[in-house]
Amino acid sequence: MPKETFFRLKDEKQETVLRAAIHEFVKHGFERAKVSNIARKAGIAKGSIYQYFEDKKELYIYCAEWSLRIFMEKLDKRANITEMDVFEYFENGVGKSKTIDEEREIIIFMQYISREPGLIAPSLKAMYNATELYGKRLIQNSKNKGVVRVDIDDDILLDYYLAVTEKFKMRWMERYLDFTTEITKENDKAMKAEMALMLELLKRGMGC
Amino acid sequence: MPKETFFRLKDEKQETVLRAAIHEFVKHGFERAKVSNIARKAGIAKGSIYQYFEDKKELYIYCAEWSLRIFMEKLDKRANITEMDVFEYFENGVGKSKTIDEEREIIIFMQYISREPGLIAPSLKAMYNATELYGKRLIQNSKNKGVVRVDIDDDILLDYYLAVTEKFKMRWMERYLDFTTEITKENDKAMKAEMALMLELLKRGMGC
Amino acid sequence: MPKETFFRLKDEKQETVLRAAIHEFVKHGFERAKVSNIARKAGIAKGSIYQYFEDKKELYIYCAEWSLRIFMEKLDKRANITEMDVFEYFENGVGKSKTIDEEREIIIFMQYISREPGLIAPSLKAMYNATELYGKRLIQNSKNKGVVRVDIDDDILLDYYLAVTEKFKMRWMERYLDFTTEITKENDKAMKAEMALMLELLKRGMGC
Amino acid sequence: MPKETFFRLKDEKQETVLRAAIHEFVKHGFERAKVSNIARKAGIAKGSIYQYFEDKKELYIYCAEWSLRIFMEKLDKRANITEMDVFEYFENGVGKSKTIDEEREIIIFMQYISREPGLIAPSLKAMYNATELYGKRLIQNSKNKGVVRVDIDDDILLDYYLAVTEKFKMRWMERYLDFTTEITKENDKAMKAEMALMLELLKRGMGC
DNA sequence: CATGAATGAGGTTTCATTCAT
DNA sequence: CATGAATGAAACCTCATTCAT
Repeated sequence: MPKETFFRLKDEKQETVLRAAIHEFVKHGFERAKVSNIARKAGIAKGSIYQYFEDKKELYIYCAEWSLRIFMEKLDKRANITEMDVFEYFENGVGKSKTIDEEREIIIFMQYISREPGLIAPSLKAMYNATELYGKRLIQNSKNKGVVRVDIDDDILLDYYLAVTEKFKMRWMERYLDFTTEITKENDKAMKAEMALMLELLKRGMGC
Repeated sequence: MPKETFFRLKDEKQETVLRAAIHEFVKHGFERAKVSNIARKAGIAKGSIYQYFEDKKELYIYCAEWSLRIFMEKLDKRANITEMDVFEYFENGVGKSKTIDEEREIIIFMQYISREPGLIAPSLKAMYNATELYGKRLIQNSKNKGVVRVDIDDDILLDYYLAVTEKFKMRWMERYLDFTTEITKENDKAMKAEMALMLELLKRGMGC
Repeated sequence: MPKETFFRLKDEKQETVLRAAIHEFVKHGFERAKVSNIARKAGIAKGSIYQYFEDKKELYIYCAEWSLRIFMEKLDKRANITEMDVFEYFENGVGKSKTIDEEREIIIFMQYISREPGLIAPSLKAMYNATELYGKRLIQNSKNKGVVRVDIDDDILLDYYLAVTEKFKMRWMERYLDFTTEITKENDKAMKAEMALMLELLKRGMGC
Repeated sequence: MPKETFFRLKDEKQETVLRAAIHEFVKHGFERAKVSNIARKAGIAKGSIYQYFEDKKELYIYCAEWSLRIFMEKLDKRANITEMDVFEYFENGVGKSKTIDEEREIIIFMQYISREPGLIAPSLKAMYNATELYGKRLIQNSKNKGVVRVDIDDDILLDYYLAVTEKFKMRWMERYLDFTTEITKENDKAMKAEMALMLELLKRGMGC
């Protein structure tokens, strides 16, 4: 948890710092990410980071927590997640190019978290508790609505679902990050097309 | 590419060094991996590593190349990959607990490569040429045998396939690595069961 | 060029660091000079050196630049170099035991630069532009004043002049450095005598 | 002194080794010179160097000794040094482009020796004893022949003489080494012209 | 005696973290 | 609370020298 000092900052400044950190972490991974780069990008002094966070690790973990919260909030504004099934969720949340466009780095960052050995445990504790919970909720919703097979264990279904959707996200996110591509109409169209196919495969696989 | 010196070593010693390196890389990731640990585990002097490889990075990249080769060789001994379809491949190669048991670390290592920003490109250049080729071959075989839908683009199908199977591999690999679990009968049974389900989802999704 | 950080230091501290470096470089040459020795002598942490300079090489090159500037400044205080002829310059600048006493190491260091293969070019680029210019100026002044033969090319004359004066400087500088001799009256007298003779040889050679 | 083993080698091989060493020393200085480079260039194994010489330092010092001997021998073949005066020596020995062409590196190397702090003492002991001796001999000869002023101390004259001739040598040697220039007719002509002027300055300075 | 792989001490460089201003 | 210079532990890498074959 950040220090009190951090929470006393204006919300915008907090966000600036976190986004600067996430940018650096995505770009170089945890180890190679430099605190000084983060500070420079955030427009603050290196020392200030340590006024806000105990150390780099704590900063990282808080970024994870914050990312998830932001992402969920964005999602919630669009639709009520508590009632969505997995396919709706996919279409609304991940597949919306608007979300992707606004939050490329956050989404990428969230995928990358599990890639940091030694940080997985604490950060995922913060995140995956939430993810797993809402994931299972989605599966439950889907079964209740009768859009998903009920003869297969929830965990398996969730795994299968996450596998396909994460892969899909990664492919597109990385494409955008690498090329610093704007999301053009053609790109958007191509993505939508691919998404439709993935969704079809998903549905055939796990749907009724 | 390693230096000449490395290739002049006895094959066993080469393997010892590479496996020591892979072990360290899997355990700590590229940055935190210490050359001195690798050397100690391989039973050689730190300096020797630098007789064999230009630097840590080159060692890493060669590990990637070597891992893929080893893995493919093991696979080839079991069945003729040139004629397999994707489902057979999954069952024979990835799903065989024997392979997993023997080569846990190699498999994990290969999955982890994409987690190292800056190393992905060069490592995958070494690996992907091969992977993509054999991946597309598998898809082609599958379509020819009539076990896979022909109405969807090869790339999409491959992506879908890799998403599911990699996720599956990861879950189980990590489980084994973390607990340093031996593959007990129960574990094996549980894995087989899960694999069967995944395979079913896969088949329903992309199969005819 | 040093990093910004260096120039933000107080002038005295800058000088302390540079003199510590020059001391070490003169004592051991570039390769054997240890950054840690420099830091210790300057009373700062080893890491600080790297806050100021990119690496040891950049430090060396900046020492070269700085040395020349310091030396020229000292000289300028005594007399107006822009109007001196070569013989006046020799007597005022090089031959003054006061200058030598104060700036032994700087002078030695400047002579030594040409002994570092690979560093010569970049260091001298910084220095020689200045030196050549002021050297040619001296020759020009001398010709104008009619104290030097006009029938010989400037370059040749400058070379001849530098040869004799540098050799002279070297002999005495090294003597002082080696013995860590104070400049006693006897020494001073001996030096003056030798200087007078060298000057005579110089004058007969190139003078009118 | 080299080990016995070295002297048992065929003369040509001895020379190959020494020239390889000198080449490397001239190119990089003592510290940066790599034993392995020397061995490779000499076409022998790195270990062999250590069969011949105690260590790199001993090799360096022997190179110094050998260089001087070679150089003197070449000189002797042209004229009898024991009777030359300084001007004759300059013209015959240093100024002959043939010598320079054949023995660029040796000549450069000899100049560089005094640039290696820590090696100066032992190597110069071997060399400068000789040089100083023959230098003084030349001065004596010159005084006896009446071509040089007798009212100035031998040491001063020698210093003056060495200053001018060394500077001259250095300029031309480095030019040839840097550009790997062949000694073309134009170059040779330019050098001769410059030499004539230097000689004139020298003569006017110290001559009667 | 030749070879070249093995060694490891020693040095440079990095960068998270601290701390004085 | 902000700043950014200072710190030094820790890691990479080099290469002279040794040594087994």
